[in-house]
Amino acid sequence: MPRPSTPRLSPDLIRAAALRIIDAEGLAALSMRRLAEALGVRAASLYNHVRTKEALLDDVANAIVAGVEPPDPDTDDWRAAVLGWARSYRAALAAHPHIVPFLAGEPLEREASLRLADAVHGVLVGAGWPPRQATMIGAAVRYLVLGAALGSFAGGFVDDADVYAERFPNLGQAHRLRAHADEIDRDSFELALGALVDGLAARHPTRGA
Amino acid sequence: MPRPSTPRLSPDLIRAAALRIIDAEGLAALSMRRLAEALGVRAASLYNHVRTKEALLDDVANAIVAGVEPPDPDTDDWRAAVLGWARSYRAALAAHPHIVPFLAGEPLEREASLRLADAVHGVLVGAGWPPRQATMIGAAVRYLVLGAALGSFAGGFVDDADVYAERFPNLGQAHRLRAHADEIDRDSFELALGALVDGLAARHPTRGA
DNA sequence: CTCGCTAAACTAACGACGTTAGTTTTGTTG
DNA sequence: CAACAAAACTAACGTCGTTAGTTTAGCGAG
Repeated sequence: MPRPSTPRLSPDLIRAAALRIIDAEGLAALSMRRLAEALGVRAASLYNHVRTKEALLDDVANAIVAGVEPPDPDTDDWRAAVLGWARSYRAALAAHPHIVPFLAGEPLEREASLRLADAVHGVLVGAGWPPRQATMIGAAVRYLVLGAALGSFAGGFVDDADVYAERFPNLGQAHRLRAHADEIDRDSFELALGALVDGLAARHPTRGA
Repeated sequence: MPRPSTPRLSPDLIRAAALRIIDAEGLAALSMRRLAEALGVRAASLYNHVRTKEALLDDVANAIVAGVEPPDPDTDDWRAAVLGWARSYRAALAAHPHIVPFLAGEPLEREASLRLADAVHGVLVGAGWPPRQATMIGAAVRYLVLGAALGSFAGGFVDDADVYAERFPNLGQAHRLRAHADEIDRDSFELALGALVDGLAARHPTRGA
């Protein structure tokens, strides 16, 4: 019966339900009909609150990126700023890995992403990096975070030793990765981030700041 | 007319046409009907040569990764091996950026990817890295390559200064990035890779090898 | 109070998608 | 030359995102 006494939908409700489906069943499982069903409604009704499926996904992605903590713009410790930003960024994406392919596939015009890029750029320049280097460092860290969130390395191995044993001698223990997937992914990211920042520090113009 | 004198399709022809569409118009533009049209054929005919669209994309992805040069398994210069592998890997993906989201979204069971992971792991262990560190280094480099191939940082900026000027003071020159996007992406990757490997070298157990 | 307007649900439908079934014609093989 | 496999076809199914048009509840103006 149309127009219920109390509304059954709202942009927030829809966003939350969409994210729930994506987290639980993956991006491919999210269809407008499936989403409507989860909300006790018919698919067409969603379009009273959402312009398009693409726009909905954009909103979801934005909400996730909005949770990333920007660096303190007045700090002069660029290493701590980059480390903190990268960790917060990765944590936000790792909490919802299924949406990362969508998030990364779109142009960089997301409000939240831009605000972060701007803040980091500012801190780096303030700490003595030439603008061009600052841009490249921002890009480099973004690469690492996206790659880490996207291609969970450890989780990608099948849980069956025989698949690897014969053909790939060096990966003999690969099936064990599965059990500690989260831990290995986090450690790999930390290793990469730490090494990257160390390597960058050695390239700083005033060499030690 | 059914069953023409000389076949109009083959797995190779289909793969090539699919990759052509993906490169020119993006992943979303590839549909079985669109692909068939490009080959002068009806969609159903494709299924005489290809099991499913997913399998086709898998083949395309495999062909791309197969072009990556594995490191020499007998080298003891792990730095050169990692640098060479990473550059070759990135070059292969950067040549077909539109397929990277698909490639990265799937589990790591691609034959070609596994062969590479195995080879790199072997070189690292041979150079004195503990197996667990070797695994993490492989993961770290993969992160960087995937991230760099996926999120072309510079190309993501819109080519209009006004979009950024007011709200994001530090990104005032961002629109200029567009013009040199490829160059900036390559330089950012090189910076990240060099810094990462330097940082790793400082963590090597025997400290200098 | 009620008249109209808007908001928010609905049903029906369109065209595109991946895929399957069944048909027809060609090339090949016994 | 008969039988069979291969490779194209036409038709259709169910699902998808989305739009049009309909119905009803809530609300503000007279």
